[in-house]
Amino acid sequence: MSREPRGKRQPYSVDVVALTPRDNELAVLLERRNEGTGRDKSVRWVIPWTVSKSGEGLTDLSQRALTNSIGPATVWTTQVGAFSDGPHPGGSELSILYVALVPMGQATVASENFEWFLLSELPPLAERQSQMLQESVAAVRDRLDLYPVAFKLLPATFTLSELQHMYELLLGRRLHKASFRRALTAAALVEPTDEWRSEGRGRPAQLYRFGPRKRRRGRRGVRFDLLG
Amino acid sequence: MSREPRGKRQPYSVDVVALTPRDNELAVLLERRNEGTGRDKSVRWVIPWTVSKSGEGLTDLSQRALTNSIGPATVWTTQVGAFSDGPHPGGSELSILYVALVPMGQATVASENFEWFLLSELPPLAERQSQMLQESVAAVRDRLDLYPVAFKLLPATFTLSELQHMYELLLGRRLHKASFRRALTAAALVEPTDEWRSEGRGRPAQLYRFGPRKRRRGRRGVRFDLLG
DNA sequence: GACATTAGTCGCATTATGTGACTAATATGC
DNA sequence: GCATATTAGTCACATAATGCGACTAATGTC
Repeated sequence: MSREPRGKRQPYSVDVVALTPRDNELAVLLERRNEGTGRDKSVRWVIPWTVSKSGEGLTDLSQRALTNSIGPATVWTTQVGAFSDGPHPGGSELSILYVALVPMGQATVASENFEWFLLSELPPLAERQSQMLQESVAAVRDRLDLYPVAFKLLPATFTLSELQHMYELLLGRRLHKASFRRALTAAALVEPTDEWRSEGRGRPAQLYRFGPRKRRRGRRGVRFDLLG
Repeated sequence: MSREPRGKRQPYSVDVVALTPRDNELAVLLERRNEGTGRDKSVRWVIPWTVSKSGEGLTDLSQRALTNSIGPATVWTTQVGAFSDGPHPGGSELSILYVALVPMGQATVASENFEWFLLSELPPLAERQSQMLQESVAAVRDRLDLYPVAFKLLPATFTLSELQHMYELLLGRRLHKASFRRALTAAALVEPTDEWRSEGRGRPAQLYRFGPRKRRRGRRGVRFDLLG
């Protein structure tokens, strides 16, 4: 993470909100910033960011921010937007925000300066940081039925119950098992592996992988009912 | 529109793609840039933009770009994202892109430097410009059933046939009249006025206005079928 | 007044969805 | 072993949503 001297005003930074499932909730990766010295010492938490070095593209910058914070990993990343409200810890006028989806179980940290926080147990954040985190989660939820975000938060193979729980986590409501599976097979989104997982008690579950097969796109009418 | 000297490298600009319906298609507002002099004179078309003057917010900047190009008007505007690929006519590293939806019949120009082009009759555009235009249209289409974008492209009052044609334009496919209206009334999205419009031949149509009434949100299952 | 044209509605067949109850396969306690 | 708890996975049926052709209504044109 770049530690620019405070006086230098950067034109823009690339900030990355990394999200991962944890304890049936979402967790976000934050960076520790030590403020002041001696008796005035305090700790502040911020969203990891980078600042342009040369003519790097935005994607490169977001990748660098990721590597610096969670370590080397390949995770799905997408741009959320640009934010200018409030001050930025790096002094940048503009934050270009990316959200990264880290699969369950891969939520590492690159150094002890980074820590994962459940969304329900967040430390206080500055204005822009708070806004960006909120928009990131909203962006993920809004794209739920347009991009396979739930699959990006799961390991390569998973049980159908795990998949359903991920959707329930993201939607914030319970789903009916039979309906969920019927819709899933109708869409030909997953394919079974020949592996099974026995998770303590209960019947073992078959493992599936994400594998959308070609299917005729639904030529359906317009949905007005979720229009805001 | 700011005409910075070419040597000065701006950190970022705010670019605005203004869209309006026209001839059963979408049209975009472009700005004429005269290149070279004398025998080498040529014309290039670019997406209108502004550059930060002081501590203006992004929204202010997009409004200024709009006023400069289509003139004073209040239109629905939303951010699309940040783009860094390819050069920018104003020399900015970064373009923060907004898309503005101009209602049918309000597609004015602030000066003769601006002109509306049908998407099917576009002049050649530079790389970043072309990419931004494509993303703008995609953003509008993707948000079709999340935001009332079709209504933002219509006058305050409209006939149900006009509304249907707008949806057909944005979706790129035909819809069935009865199904469209049934879904519309089920969602309680429009309310009738007491006005009627007689458009030459055929039965006069009743005018409606956008007026979403409170309705219980559909607690429906997940849709996997439009997942990309 | 016949006809073309656009608005608006109805009814019904088909498809999609909500939901409870069922079977299957494992672990645990006795 | 056997009853019971627990999780996976499926079925069947009632209800709701959707596709779609055919209908009526109101206007202009010839």
